Amino acid sequence: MAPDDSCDATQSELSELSPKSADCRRRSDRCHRAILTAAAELLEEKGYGGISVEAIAARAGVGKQTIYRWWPCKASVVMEAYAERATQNLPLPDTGCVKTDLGELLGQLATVLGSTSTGRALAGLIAEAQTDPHVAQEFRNQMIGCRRSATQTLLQRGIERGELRPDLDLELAIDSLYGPIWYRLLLQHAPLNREFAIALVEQVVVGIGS
Amino acid sequence: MAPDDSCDATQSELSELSPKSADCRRRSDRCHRAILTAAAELLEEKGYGGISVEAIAARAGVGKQTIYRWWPCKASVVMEAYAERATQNLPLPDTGCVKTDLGELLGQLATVLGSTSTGRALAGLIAEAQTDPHVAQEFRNQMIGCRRSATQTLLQRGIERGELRPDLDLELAIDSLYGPIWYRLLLQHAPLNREFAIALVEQVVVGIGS
Amino acid sequence: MAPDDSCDATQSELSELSPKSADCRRRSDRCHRAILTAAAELLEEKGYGGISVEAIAARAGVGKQTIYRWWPCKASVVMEAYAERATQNLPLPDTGCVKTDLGELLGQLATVLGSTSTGRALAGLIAEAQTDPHVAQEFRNQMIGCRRSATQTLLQRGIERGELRPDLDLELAIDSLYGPIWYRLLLQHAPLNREFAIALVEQVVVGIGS
Amino acid sequence: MAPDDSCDATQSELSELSPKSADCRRRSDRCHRAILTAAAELLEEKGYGGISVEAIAARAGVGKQTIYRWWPCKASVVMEAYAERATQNLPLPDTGCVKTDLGELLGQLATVLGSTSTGRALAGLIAEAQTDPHVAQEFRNQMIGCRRSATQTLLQRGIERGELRPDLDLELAIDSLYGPIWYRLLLQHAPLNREFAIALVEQVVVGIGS
DNA sequence: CTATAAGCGAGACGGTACGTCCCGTCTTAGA
DNA sequence: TCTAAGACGGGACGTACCGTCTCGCTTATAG
Repeated sequence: MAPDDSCDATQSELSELSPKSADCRRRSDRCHRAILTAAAELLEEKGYGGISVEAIAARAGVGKQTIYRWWPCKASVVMEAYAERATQNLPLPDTGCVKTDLGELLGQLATVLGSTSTGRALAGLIAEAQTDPHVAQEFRNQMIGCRRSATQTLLQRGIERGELRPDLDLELAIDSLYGPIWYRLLLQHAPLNREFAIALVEQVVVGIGS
Repeated sequence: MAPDDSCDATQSELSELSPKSADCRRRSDRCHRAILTAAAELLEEKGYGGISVEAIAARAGVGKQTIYRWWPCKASVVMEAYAERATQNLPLPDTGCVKTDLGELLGQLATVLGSTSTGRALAGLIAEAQTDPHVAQEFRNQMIGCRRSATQTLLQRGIERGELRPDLDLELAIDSLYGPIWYRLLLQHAPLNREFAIALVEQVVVGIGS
Repeated sequence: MAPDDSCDATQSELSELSPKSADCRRRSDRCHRAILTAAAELLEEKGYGGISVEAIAARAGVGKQTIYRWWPCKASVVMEAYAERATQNLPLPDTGCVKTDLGELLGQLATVLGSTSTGRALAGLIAEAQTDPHVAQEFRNQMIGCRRSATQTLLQRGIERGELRPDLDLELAIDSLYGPIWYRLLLQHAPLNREFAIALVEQVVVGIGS
Repeated sequence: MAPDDSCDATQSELSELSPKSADCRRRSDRCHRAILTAAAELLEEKGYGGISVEAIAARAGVGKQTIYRWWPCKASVVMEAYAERATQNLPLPDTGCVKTDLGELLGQLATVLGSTSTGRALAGLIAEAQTDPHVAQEFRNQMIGCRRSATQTLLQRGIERGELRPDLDLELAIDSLYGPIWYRLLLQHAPLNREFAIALVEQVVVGIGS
């Protein structure tokens, strides 16, 4: 979650087309990296609740102000630290079978979330989001949106192929697929892994009715 | 909440052995009530993040230590304050139609969670549970367990009546029903209400496949 | 320092003339002793500042109320625990030489106060007396008064024998003898022992002038 | 008080080695002053026992941490607040008569200590010193040391002039002069004023012997 | 020879203050 | 000019004891 102009910044950085030396802001890449690395390390070590902005700054060898200059709060830093790894290797399979495709997409997510550190970090972010609507918004943008639209694509392909009902309520279907995964992450009442995701997909597609 | 349980347990255990061994000066019902009431009021007014143990104590006219004597943390107090209202009027309908029954059960939950104050309070508790495993455990016990077993009952009736597949994975089915509801509560990307719950039940039963 | 009627109680107990069975109060000697012993032990172990009424009660196996029933505060208990040992073996020598007599009296005090535990306990009581005038009063009565009057006796004998000036300001003389001893106890800037007391007496008698 | 000393010490030590190593964002003079003023005011109003670190912070309009950052405890703050006024106008008279000189020095002290507020404040510090050796050390340094060395100077002059015995035990003589004054401050068994101090000096010089 | 009122242990209670942690802002010296 | 370092006002934390209170048990007179 970048400060305010996150989207723009990301876009321009990604595009790399216009070096735009005219931009007089000179965010130090070194310290940007150091902060994100420190945040990720501390999360690994202490878990989301156990870290503070102060600790991140100390670990990164950076002044606290340098963090507050670019991010509004702890959650934002953590979010940025995890955004890439949570979404970068997002598969968009196209095997011709909607169950397989969805299984791959959800299975990858369940695997990532089930692996302790990333999962706990994202759970911590959702926790923070309950208090801070700004965090909630960013979380939906960064962590949720891309997967939901990917899923929507898969579902639409399924409809087109006749595998899925044409009158499908897409939003509802997507909630049915992701809800149980986050539910297990947050409640921890049962394991969260690829097998669960695949079984879930199967059930959602065929229904529980006889 | 643990306090009560433990007290009762101790009492009954002792009474089996030596009815005379008295806990003299046992917990004051007056202040127990006052604390829970204060907690509930403050929650209503400020939301979960806006209250502190100090504020609860002040509102209840109670020493802080009296809270810490009986509850390990803020979350526990709030949980006890909400446990009753969250679960007491838990319906266990038996209309002969599994969809109707589930719709009733989940519809009531969605309505409660969708109504701002209780929903936000429980979301706050889940947030706390991400940090404190003790809170997580209690939350599962108090808030989750009873609904899941009620649901299990309904599903088994449905299987017996032939409405549902006999080889159903009950745990998975229950996660499919509750996951999306909590997901919407926590992510707030879409409204959470009775209509959503009923549509969800319908979809889970018939599946999304064609 | 007994509760309120300390003097009366002490007197009647000491006089032992009227068993007065009419007094329906039945203070348990066992717990009275246990409390004083516990207080003395804890003082030895932790020092005056490190103990609490709660700790004394726990060590003595006694309810807190039982302490507050008979003493108004921690200081009173400690004072009673030390009153005897601080004053019981108070010598009243009469060698015919006022320097020797005073040296004996003050030397014994300096020795007692210089021995860590008792000295620190009494220093703790003086500290408490700075806050609580009731403690101050009792301390003067129990710890200070008897020594001052003993000293007065010795000084008067000295005057009668012509060893001391007949126009002596007794109060001032007594302050000159005891002041430096308590001063060293409380400030701890120099050792407090019998040698110091004896040198002090010598100097006070002959003066520092040439 | 330690804070200052330590800072200065650190500074000078560092400066000897590397003049450039800066403590950036050093201690705020404004709040340093505000805290000492607040402490002094509260002392005046409530007495030593009646004030708390919390109250000092509130009065000074300062966070509690800002106090704990620079002083280890309440006693240290109070000590610094009084150190100046207790020692700044320390007279070092030189009239040619040791009795007059000592009378002036001790008379001024007795007057200050006898005037309620300062005396009670210092008595409170001595009380605290009985519990906390660090406070004791500082008290000796700040409050006791300078007077003792001033007195030593006067006594040595007296010896040189032949007014006092050449074999005088200086330490003992100083204890004889100050002991009775602090004794009266702490025990409060008799008034503490200039007259007492002067009579004391007279007696210490000529002795009580005939 | 009760019975009854006290003393008693235990410890809950309303409070006060403690000393710590971290927040997010502000200030400063030095690169 | 920007950054590291970290001081600042503030708020909540969880703990320690204070002195008071209530409870049921025990016990030694008083009736």
